[in-house]
Amino acid sequence: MAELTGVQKQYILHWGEMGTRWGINRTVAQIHALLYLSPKALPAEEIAETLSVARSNVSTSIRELETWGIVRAVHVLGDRREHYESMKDVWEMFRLVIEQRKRREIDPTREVLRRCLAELDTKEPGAAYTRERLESMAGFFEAVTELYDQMKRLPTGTVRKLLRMGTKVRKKAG
Amino acid sequence: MAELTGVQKQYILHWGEMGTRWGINRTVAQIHALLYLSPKALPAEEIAETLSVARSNVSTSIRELETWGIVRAVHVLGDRREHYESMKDVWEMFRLVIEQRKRREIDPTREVLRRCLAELDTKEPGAAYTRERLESMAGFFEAVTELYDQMKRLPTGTVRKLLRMGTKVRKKAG
DNA sequence: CTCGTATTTCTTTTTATACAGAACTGTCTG
DNA sequence: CAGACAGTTCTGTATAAAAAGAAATACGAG
Repeated sequence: MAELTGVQKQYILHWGEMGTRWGINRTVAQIHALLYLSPKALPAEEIAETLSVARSNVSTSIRELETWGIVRAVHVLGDRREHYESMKDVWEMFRLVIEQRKRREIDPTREVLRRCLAELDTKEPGAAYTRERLESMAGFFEAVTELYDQMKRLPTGTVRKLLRMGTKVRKKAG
Repeated sequence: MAELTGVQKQYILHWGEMGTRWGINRTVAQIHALLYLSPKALPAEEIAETLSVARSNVSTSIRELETWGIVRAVHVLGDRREHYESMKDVWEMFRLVIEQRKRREIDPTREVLRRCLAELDTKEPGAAYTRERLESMAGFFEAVTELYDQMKRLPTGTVRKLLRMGTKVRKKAG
């Protein structure tokens, strides 16, 4: 894995680019891409070399990936260093990321909306209109949360199956 | 609208913060929040004053919001200036944003994955494993696209209804 | 046609973030 | 327990994005 093939390079660079667009650090995303493609766990040193980034940078990025729960450290016999490997189940990976982004972004937004609605004074100018708008927005976020909860309840793999079923039905009907 | 109430300020600030986390410029998001709460269309000047940002900054941000299709200019009789208003249908708003982010981010990723798989040389080291990983990832993105297309086909409001139905069923069962 | 006002574009400044490198801490080995 | 090595944390610097302000352009009204 020390030397990247053209295809691997392409994938890693693109993934890094995509990361930045979604508020994820480029290096973090690149490291994830590298580990995802790697058949074996890699030590920090090798990651740094392969991607030409500072060792310290790898350390913090790995920690970030660990908090997402999509990368973990494993030990290799006869090697003192930690080796890192990515989760390989793509669906589970995205599920984890979505779950946490929901916790960090959707939930606090619901909270703010609720507080706004509670604090909204009938006497302040345009209160009725503001309430209307805030309630629409709150309704949307509640619905999204509802959808998320329902999906979460389904056993692993079911979403995947449902999706495939839908595809078939559509093809048949079309 | 020149003077913001406490609740309005809270909402606008929070929305700005959320924007940054999703790769959307803070000012752009704040302007959107302001227009969303405003019962009437606002001229750029007033937006700049209310949010304490430079007039030029408003101009570029508005343009960005216009390209997303969630803000548009309207004309007010007896006023030469453009007035800007936000779409108020939250569902439609997010639909538009998701549609475009899909075009800008998901579709190009699918393209890269496809190209990677096409270019992947059987002779290069670890080709089989790389193919496996790339195919899993590609499969996921194809499925997401499929899901998106199916949702798009449903008439407006149906998703909303489906979601509400799901909620009721769950409550009954629980 | 000219002046005043609105808007966009360009340039500069500011700010936030990412990153490298050094310093530090902990841990295993002989 | 000393030295080597792995890993983390801290600090300064570079870079890129955002925002302000100036300049340029467009647009109408008189």
